[in-house]
Amino acid sequence: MTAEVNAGARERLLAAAVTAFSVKGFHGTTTRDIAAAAGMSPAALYVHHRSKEELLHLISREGHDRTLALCRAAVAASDDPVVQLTALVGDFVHHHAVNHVSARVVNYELAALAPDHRAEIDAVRHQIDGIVRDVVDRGVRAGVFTTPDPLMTAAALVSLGVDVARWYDEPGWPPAALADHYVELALRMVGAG
Amino acid sequence: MTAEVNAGARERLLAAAVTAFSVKGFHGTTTRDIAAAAGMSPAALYVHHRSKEELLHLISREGHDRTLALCRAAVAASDDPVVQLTALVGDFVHHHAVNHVSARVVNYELAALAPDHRAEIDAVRHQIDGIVRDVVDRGVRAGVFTTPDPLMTAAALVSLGVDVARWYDEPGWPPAALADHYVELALRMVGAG
DNA sequence: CGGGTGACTAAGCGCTTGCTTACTATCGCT
DNA sequence: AGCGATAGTAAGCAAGCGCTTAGTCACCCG
Repeated sequence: MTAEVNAGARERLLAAAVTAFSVKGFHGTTTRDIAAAAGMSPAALYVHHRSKEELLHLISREGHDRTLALCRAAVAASDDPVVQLTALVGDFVHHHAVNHVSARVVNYELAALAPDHRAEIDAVRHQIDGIVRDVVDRGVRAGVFTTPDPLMTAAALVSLGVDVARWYDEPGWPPAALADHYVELALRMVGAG
Repeated sequence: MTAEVNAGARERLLAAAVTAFSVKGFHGTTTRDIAAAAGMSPAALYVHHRSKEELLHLISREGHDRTLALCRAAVAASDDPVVQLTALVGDFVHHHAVNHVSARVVNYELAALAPDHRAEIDAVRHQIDGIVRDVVDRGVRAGVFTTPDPLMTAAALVSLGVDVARWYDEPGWPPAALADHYVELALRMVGAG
């Protein structure tokens, strides 16, 4: 009986941490907040996790890995830069809208990571930036994109996608509609079509 | 002698708070951090300010007022939506790049404000959003802009400008070059020219 | 010169923090 | 039945927190 209902206390603590960090920030959240939200005593957190920072690291790591995988998949589906950019921006924006609660932690709590964890995460972010830059670069070289500064344009594209996590709040726009519109904006930014 | 050198302890505390909040966040910064950075004892903070939250409120208020004034000035300079958008995005981005340290506090520490202060700041932000929305709307109505969703496009324009504060770090691009490029991107996003 | 005023600090108060310790309850296994 | 392992908690510790108190010092004006 308890085996099913009480299963995944570790994951429940993680989920509670995501929500709490998203609303109040890492330093604004106490271990007691997290434990209470997971329906447990403060000490229970340390049965399943080493520290509060480890929770943030876990959340950040998984979030970044998911985003990197999403970017790789979007680019792998075709060789055409237009198709690649469409998939990349569409999936990226859709993901950041749907998962804006966790994406907020992933993108805006980096400063709270321990130095070595921060370096590890920065490496993943660098790879994500590289994928976007590469699509823009190849589009320009192929003559299907036109932009005076591909690097700056790529930075703006990533920035536009990431920032969705900050301001997006469900009731307004459906994630799919937002993603579609952002694809259109991205194609214009790179001077396609 | 001391009249000149020691003048503006209040402002020195404010400046120290801006830097500290920007690097470590509001909750990650202690009143002792701020006082020490201003070269004073912890208690000195309370000679010049009521609380740590009041410091944040002051910083946030001044930052938002400056941004709102900047937006109004950019729009007031002309009646042509193309000229207005050029000035608006150019000045907005330039400001967020040059003042990225304070802009980080202004845009990313809103959750730490007291409820009434938060409401007051949100009202200013709403006005800023309104100015951008209005320029896009009038451009579309005048037939010089083309976009399937003016509201969503305006949201993206503000988002793009605000997010500069998050990622911008001097050594890379001169603020003026960044601003110029973002103007070009903005004009493409609204389908001008 | 004497007294009021404003800037500043040493010390510390009460509370909260992240985390630990010592313990109990429940389980699967032999 | 008895044992070890796992999951959980009540209580609390040391450190750090925002902020206050009580006082010192330099200064200005009569």
